[in-house]
Amino acid sequence: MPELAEIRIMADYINAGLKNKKIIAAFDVKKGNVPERIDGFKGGSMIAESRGKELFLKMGDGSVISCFMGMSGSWLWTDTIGWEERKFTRLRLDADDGTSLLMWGLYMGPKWKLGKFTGKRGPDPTREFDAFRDNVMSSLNNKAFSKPICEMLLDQRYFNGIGNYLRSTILYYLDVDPFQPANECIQVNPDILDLCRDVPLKAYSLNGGQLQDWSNPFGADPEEFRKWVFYQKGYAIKDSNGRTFWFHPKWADSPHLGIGIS
DNA sequence: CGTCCACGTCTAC
DNA sequence: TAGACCTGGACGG
Repeated sequence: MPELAEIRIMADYINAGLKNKKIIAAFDVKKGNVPERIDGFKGGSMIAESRGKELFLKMGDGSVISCFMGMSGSWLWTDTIGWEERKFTRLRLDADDGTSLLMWGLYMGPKWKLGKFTGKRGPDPTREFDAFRDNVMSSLNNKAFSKPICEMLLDQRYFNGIGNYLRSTILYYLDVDPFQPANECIQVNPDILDLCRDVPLKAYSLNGGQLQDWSNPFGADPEEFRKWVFYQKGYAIKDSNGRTFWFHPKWADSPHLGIGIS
């Protein structure tokens, strides 16, 4: 279930389960739920922290496990005994109270690594708004910003955490031509950057997007979210990366749009 | 059955 | 700008 809002919810879920626990061991779980102890992992106190679509497990000794959730990643606290009943586990952290935290994913799933990611992802628009805005505003002359705004919003170098449902929802509520060049759009409507903060926060307050049954481990009621989100509504088009983009039908006549409305 | 689709990134011609 | 990575649900014949 993973865009910015869902990653934050996962961090909350992990932290809630960590109360009064220490981690005592970590296992790399291969296909078939074969666990291999991770060398060099010392354990101790832990706290989860999200940044866009990144999720960090920070240990008391300063070390960190960096996680990406991919298309289907999620987390589960469970008893250590019987953990293997959960298929598609990729990481298992054992706590000192007989419970384990599992990172799992059905398909195109989660990845993790010991240490920091070295990627060039931008700041989190909800937690580091000023840095997020400065990063965008100082880069408007970059060639990347001549892409349509609907595609630019998925560029994680600048919009870390914005994913497919968030971009459609941001542009729907901003109510501008989603196919215009990103630099023009942002110059004329700088409040789009506020929406890049406020739309994910709204999704977060609605307990995130439970768009599939398996992506709703936290038992939230998806009705209000579905009403609010602009996803699988209006018209759809495949963007240049092959991702479905949903938009209000009024923009079907955009002069920036070629062909291919479906 | 089979084909298409999914909240995402990588890498390699 | 394709594929590659992965599983399963929806839907069509």
